[in-house]
Amino acid sequence: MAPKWDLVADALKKVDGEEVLLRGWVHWIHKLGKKMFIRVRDHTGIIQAVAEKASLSNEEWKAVKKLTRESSIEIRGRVRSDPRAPGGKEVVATSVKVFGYSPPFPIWGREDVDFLLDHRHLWLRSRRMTAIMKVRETILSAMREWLKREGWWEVHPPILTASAVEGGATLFEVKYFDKKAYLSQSAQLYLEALIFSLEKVWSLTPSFRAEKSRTRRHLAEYWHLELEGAWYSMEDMMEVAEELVAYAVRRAVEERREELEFLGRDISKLEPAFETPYPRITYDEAIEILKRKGFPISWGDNLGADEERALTEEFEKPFFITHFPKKIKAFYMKEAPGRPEVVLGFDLLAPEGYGEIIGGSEREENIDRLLERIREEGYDPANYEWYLDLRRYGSVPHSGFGLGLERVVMWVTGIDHIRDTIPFPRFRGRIYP
RNA sequence: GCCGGGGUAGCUCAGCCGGGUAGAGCGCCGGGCUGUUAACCCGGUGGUCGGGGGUUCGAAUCCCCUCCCCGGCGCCA
Repeated sequence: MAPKWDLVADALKKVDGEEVLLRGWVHWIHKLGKKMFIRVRDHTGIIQAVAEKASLSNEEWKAVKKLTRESSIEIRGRVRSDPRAPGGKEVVATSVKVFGYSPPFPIWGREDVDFLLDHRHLWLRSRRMTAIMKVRETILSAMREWLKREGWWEVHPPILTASAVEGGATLFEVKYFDKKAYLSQSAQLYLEALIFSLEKVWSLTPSFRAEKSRTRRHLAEYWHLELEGAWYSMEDMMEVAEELVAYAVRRAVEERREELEFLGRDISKLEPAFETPYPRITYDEAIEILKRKGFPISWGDNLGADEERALTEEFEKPFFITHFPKKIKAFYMKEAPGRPEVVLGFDLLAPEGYGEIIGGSEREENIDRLLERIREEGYDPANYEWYLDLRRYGSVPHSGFGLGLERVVMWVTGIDHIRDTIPFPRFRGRIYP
């Protein structure tokens, strides 16, 4: 169904004299005696309308004079080119209808972070948040399209779960009838069950981490895009990861150039990511690079934020780090053949300091070694009985990864905090609005 | 959880060190203006100084406790 009124983007394309009917919100207003400039916003853009006392009925002029920012209105008028108008075109109003007046809008652009988070429901109307949400949608659509085209089945694992995939300290506990349950931290184990029928599966689910983390890269609730593929080796899965990311970034730049430019993104820094393959280094090599750069790090240490940032400076496109020490990675990762101290795990790091956007691995498919790892981590094998069954009934080599959608959006938009990649961020205990 | 910064008008902040009647800009309200781009001009409006306790003749200011926010670290996607 086509709308029965004109969109701002279409109005801006019309020639002088054409009539338009606009619906939207007052983005900004200038009152000037017997003339008013009203910038009208809809989801496609902003256009300036001019309302003059002489061209409107008395009632309409009275109604227009009371307009405030964020009032909702309908304006009928004619398009006119004028170099003084933002964008070069404006609409001369012939009639104006007010749907809803707005009390003084509490936001006009210089508020601090806390105030904007408390007024998130209103701040979402800003051009900045609108631009980011559009980029986010484009990235996700592109990924979904790519996955469909490449033959991956989208599946829907549960959010309410009985036990942890990774450490239990960061679980959100909820009441589940007369039992306790937890909000999912990862769909991985469920995806592993689904590969035995669908082979190539993926899901998009919210994942929850109850960490009181104080970084600009963590959310308590984030959108987790996870893949799992039967017969896939780590190397196979890394190719999937880089193709998926490259396609999404390219599409975002092609389709959201205007929004990215509004956000001040240097698009030339994204262009190298269009081309695969992405560089691959091992954890061993990463440690060597860091030692050369003067970091006091030794083999076996986790890569901290400073170290990770330093590594991203070495590359102009995303890059993989592989073969991590077993003791710093999850129990389900498969040992590297001939090197039991490292696992077939990989991270994909975005350049310019953005860091990890994907974590994945080849999974341990041997039930005895898997049981051993579960015990080593101090978990109770009884909680993993159903998961262990997957290794009993026709076990298959397989790999998978998880991608943090907000991490990707943060990198592509070039913004400095993950909270603005999602409309209503949940982090550090914030739950309102 | 740890380290650092902060909380004063609707918003952004100054005032705090060296205690003495609560300030500015913007917003908002009224008036003026036919080309504004964060308009401008004139007039008006505006406060439990985050909360509690203490010191003092007197506390936004000094001391103690506490809550909240921001940045960084750890961990991760």
